[in-house]
Amino acid sequence: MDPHLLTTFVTVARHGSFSAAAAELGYTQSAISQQVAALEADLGLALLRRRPVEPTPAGRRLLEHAEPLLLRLRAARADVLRTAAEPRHLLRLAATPLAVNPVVAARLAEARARQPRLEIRLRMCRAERLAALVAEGRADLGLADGIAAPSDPLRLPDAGPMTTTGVTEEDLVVALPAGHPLAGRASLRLADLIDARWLRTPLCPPARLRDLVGEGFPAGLEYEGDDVRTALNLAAAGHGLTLLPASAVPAGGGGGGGVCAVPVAAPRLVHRVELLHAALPPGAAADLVAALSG
Amino acid sequence: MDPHLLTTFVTVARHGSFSAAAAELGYTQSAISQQVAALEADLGLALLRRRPVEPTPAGRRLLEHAEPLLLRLRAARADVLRTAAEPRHLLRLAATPLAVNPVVAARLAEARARQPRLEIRLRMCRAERLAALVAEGRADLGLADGIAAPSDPLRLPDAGPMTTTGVTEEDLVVALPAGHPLAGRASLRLADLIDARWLRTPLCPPARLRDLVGEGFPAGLEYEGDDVRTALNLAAAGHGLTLLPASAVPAGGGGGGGVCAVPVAAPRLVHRVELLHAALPPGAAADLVAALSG
DNA sequence: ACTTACGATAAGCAACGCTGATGGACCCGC
DNA sequence: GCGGGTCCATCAGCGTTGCTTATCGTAAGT
Repeated sequence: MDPHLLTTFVTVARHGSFSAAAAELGYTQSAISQQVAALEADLGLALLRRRPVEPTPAGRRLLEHAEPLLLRLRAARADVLRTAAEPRHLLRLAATPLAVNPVVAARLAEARARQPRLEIRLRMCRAERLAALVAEGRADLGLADGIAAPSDPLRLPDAGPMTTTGVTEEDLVVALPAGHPLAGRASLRLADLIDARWLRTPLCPPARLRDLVGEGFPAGLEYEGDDVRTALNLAAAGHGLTLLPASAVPAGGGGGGGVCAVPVAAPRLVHRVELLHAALPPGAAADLVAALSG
Repeated sequence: MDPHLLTTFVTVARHGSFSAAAAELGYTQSAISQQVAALEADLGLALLRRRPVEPTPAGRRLLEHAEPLLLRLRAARADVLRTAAEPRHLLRLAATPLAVNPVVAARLAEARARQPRLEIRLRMCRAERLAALVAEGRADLGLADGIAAPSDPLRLPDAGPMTTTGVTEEDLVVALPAGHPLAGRASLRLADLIDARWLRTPLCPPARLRDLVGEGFPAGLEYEGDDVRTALNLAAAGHGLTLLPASAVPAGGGGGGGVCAVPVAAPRLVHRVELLHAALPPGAAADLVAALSG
């Protein structure tokens, strides 16, 4: 169970090809073959069926373990190295698209006002990658957004010992086209929308949506981008509904396109932003954490 | 960050000696020295201060990561091997001392009545080791007990993907000596007992106790064993109080010794038993899980 | 100051793990 | 049906790694 062999194995499984994995990892095909054989010999069972190359049941099981395991390994390495790193004046921030709401942006500004030398690089990524980025030290601080019950923590992938702090919670609204039968309502229940068509977009992860409104919502339009205005335009045009934090939808029904934001009354849900970071190394980061935590 | 080197490192740190670690691992002292040097070279920083041998700050950080990392590695290995293992008629059960309460014992009996060929080996261990035992496949099922808020899960060490199910919840009582001023009460609040002397015993883990009644409880008697009657006898003799599930204290004030069980009214706490298991391999285990889950 | 204990270092050697070449199985087009 | 191409397995060759044995340097105890 050498991590080296494990990496090779997941790469082979991902590509479905020994040769392709060899090319990616910079080995010869022969080496890859031997490494996989070594791993199989070590465990005493076949992990891959050949031609076509696909994991056996045992292999599939191992794949489930391997990815988080390798992540934790990289995270541990990064964490140890962090203890020896000198303080940086550059803070690398990673955030999911909806995490930088007005409150967060304002608090960031306050922190920068207090520390003029502080430089910030903000990078966007999906929620699944965020924890990994922070754990591996490729970002110093992470801002994740998601939908949860009030004062419940978000369910982020576990990538080792990390601190998470709630930053903001705000109302969750459904973005409806102006002409929608429910558009005028003061609030609505998700249960009223079981049959509705939903936008599939990373702004509101389909997996979470499925948890909330049930399995069989009809396939609508899929938007793979991050832009809220695009999503709102799509919603306004009737391509599907979407859940957003109240602050993301312009007030007053929105000028041209016309979407209407109706708060979700039941189940009781909020849009939550959380700050996550590993052991705080430098002084500047600690101050920023304090500022963001409010 | 080879796990091999990691193992060596934690062994050296545990023994505080290269030679002792070499003896335990079956290497020469020279090999150990080279392995530690290799790990330090890989990370580019010193992990151990020599003579006396003790971890540097970075080394301490790595130690925190290494143990759970190695555990997960063993767990992954065990889990993969389990997929290929043939069903056993012997089920290895691991439990913390207070986990096998009357309800659990009864449900175990029901399951055995349904499956006469089922053989069970029950082994006791501390809560900290339980998750590791199950994850590594050295036990098929684990029964953990602990104190939690009603319907809150226990906080068990994370050892990879495992299923945990609540089994029972029952009232939590304080075992008081019969002559104690609060002994007659129908219920009490933990806050009333901040100044009390508590037994330190694995039956009620001191760490948890500290969370509940605060830091500075005076050092009383420490009982390292598992036996409830011994603990009750100690409590009756005034060596200190202890928290137990109601079913562990004989009703009616207890004949000879005389302990009095007073339920804890605030904070709202229960004694909870949880069942934990990895991917369910054989048919017999699945049935037992169903039986225990009630 | 001598002794002892312990970790670091050097030299030697076996084993591991890579490359490059070759072989066998399967797929595809003709 | 046949030949070429693709892909993985296997083999031989070889450099590197990582162990052992032996020796040295050094700190602590007497």
